[in-house]
Amino acid sequence: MNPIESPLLQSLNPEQLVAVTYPSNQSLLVLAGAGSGKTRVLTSRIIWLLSTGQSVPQNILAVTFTNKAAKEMRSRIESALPYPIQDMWLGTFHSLCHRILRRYHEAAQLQKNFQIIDTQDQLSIIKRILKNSATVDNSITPKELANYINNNKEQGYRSDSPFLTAHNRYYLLNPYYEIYEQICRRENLVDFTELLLRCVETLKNNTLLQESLQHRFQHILVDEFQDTNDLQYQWLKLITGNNTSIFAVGDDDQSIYSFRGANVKNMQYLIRDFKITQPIKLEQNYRSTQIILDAANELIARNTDRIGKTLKSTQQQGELIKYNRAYSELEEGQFVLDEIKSRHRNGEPYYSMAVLYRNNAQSRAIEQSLFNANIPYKVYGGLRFYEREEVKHALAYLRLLVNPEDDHSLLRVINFPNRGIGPKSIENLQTKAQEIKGSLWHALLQEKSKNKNLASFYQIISDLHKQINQLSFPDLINELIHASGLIDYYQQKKGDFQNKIYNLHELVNATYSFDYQDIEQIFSDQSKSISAEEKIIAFLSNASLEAGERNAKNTNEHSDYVQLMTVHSAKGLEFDTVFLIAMEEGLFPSEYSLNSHDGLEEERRLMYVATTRAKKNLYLSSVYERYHQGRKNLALQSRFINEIPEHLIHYLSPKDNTPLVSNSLQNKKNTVSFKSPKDEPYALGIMVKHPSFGVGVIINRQAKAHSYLLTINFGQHGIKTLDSGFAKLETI
DNA sequence: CTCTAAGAGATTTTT
DNA sequence: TCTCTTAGAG
Repeated sequence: MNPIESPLLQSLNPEQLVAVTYPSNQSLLVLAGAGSGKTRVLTSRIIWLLSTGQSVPQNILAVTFTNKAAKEMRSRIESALPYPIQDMWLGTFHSLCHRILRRYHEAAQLQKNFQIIDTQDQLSIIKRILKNSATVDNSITPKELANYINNNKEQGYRSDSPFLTAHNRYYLLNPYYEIYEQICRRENLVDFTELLLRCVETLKNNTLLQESLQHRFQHILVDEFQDTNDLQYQWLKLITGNNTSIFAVGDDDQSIYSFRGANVKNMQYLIRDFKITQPIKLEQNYRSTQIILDAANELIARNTDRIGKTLKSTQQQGELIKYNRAYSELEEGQFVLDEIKSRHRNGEPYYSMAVLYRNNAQSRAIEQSLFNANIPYKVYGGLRFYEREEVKHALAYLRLLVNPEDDHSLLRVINFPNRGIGPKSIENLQTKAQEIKGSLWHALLQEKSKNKNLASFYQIISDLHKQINQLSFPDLINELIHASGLIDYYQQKKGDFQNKIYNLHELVNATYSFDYQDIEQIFSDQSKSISAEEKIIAFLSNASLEAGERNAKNTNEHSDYVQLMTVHSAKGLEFDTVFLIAMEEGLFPSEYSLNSHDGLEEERRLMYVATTRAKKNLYLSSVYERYHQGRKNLALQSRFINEIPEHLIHYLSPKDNTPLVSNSLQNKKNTVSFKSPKDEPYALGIMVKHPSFGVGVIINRQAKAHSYLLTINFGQHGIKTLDSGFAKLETI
């Protein structure tokens, strides 16, 4: 069949068609706007390469950021092709690096049974380091140290890198970075960023390995390219050979992860490094109405650092964006609730409506309203399956079976459940371990004869160890959760721990459904069969790399529910109706971003992402008074509201930005919420005018001898602290 | 060891 | 306000 006549290509628009059928030996960057069929283009490209015989699965590598995206791509491709594609490398950056490290662990200078630690584990190792260090420096928080380590790794810097000295806390922090590296090496542990860094270093040091990968991968496809960090880009360049072409899809306007290292500049570098003459723009949007897109286009056009594109809708003009400014969170909740109810009465299912917010904390008030009104809803966020306490305990036992050097796991479970091994015994063990220059487990082997509690812990682990090859994997885990005492512990502990017990049994179930095909991908030594130990290692790696479903709070057992989530987690999703709440200066844009150009632009991109989630109806909502971090805050409406042209908005409340009075107070005379300026100048909530900052609201006040120290929210000009004695303020 | 009380700190999140 | 951590008492 002529590929051009194939149904695959017929359904593409002209730009998509150009991208999908771009010469297979050239690299390309596709700037795919929101809702422009990005995933479609990516999968179609792969299908096109394969079905026209220009490539075979073996020679293709496709990389995504999330497991969900990888799975989605795999299933779309497989359903379009008559043959399986297990020879194709398709996965997240982390899982692909993991695969390389397992296969070439010797070149990577890792032991075969190395374990992957997640963010939680990393933080607790860091806490242990800080606690054990003689220096008492309270100025270092574990989080700061974790950031220092991760940021440096993302730049490719080890603790001995000369570039590190540029950091202004180098002398304080770096010794701990060094200790952290030693500990990970000794305990055979690899953190998330290490997967990438170690892989990059291994490729750099092993030309043969690098060349063989470069030779294998003739086509590299990258999803969400704007989210790549420096290390990931380095990795891509290392596996790209002279005969490799890159096909990258991304949207600089949707780059919202710079806080975790994503570097949009990689898009420019890609164009430069791979001699891309003309990126292809996908501006046809299949999702939203033109009104919504007009608003999004106008908003994002204010950003200076962008490649630039304008979305066009395939849909009708649609309805105006509705904007409501309420007095309090309570009234905001009521507003959203009323609209949801009325939409639902008119036949719109709950699941097509979403409430989005900048910060998780803002879900509370809305939840309250929905809960009281008995509307089913689901809040996204919270712990994932493999991140839960009880599951992590069980996994720590399992880790110890395959990697006895893992002090971190040993410390987690040696006295959980309680077996009378207190801080003193642990300290003794640590001293012993230092003496023999070995792991805690080795110290335990020597000390167990002197301490019956240590002996009983040893017995549990060694009994389980003996059964690795005797029992089936599920039976082994089942034995583990009982022999460790975990099940008994949660059964006997007062309170309701049924859920934890359930999760432990669920862990046993997970071993049944674990995909053993994946193991073969990792341990590719076809000559022998997979050992029980390898199975465990693969299972544990998978648990870290793919932590499972989020623990969505679901108050009702309905399947039809309103969805509540942050704007970040809504990226990639779409809803008929979107409520974007808490549109206030200081919240959205976040106060942390107000002082920097880049920060503000990222907030604006976030607003762009939020806006383009809506297919048909977009509601914006702000509030005059909101409790935030325990204090009452008075805020102006978000500048982003002002950046949307007025003609696109249907104002449900007065258009001006004046302080509102609560509906409940309006009818009661004498109960005005604020005193008038005459009674008390500079009272909270008063609007003032400043010669250069313009109009603002007083949000905090501190009395001084003859004046006040005022915190004023000037909206566009940010939040300022001024002395009423000096500043030329006019009350209005 | 476990429970309680006081104190500090408080975006966004995937792997 | 709420949540997490730590210190101290029982």
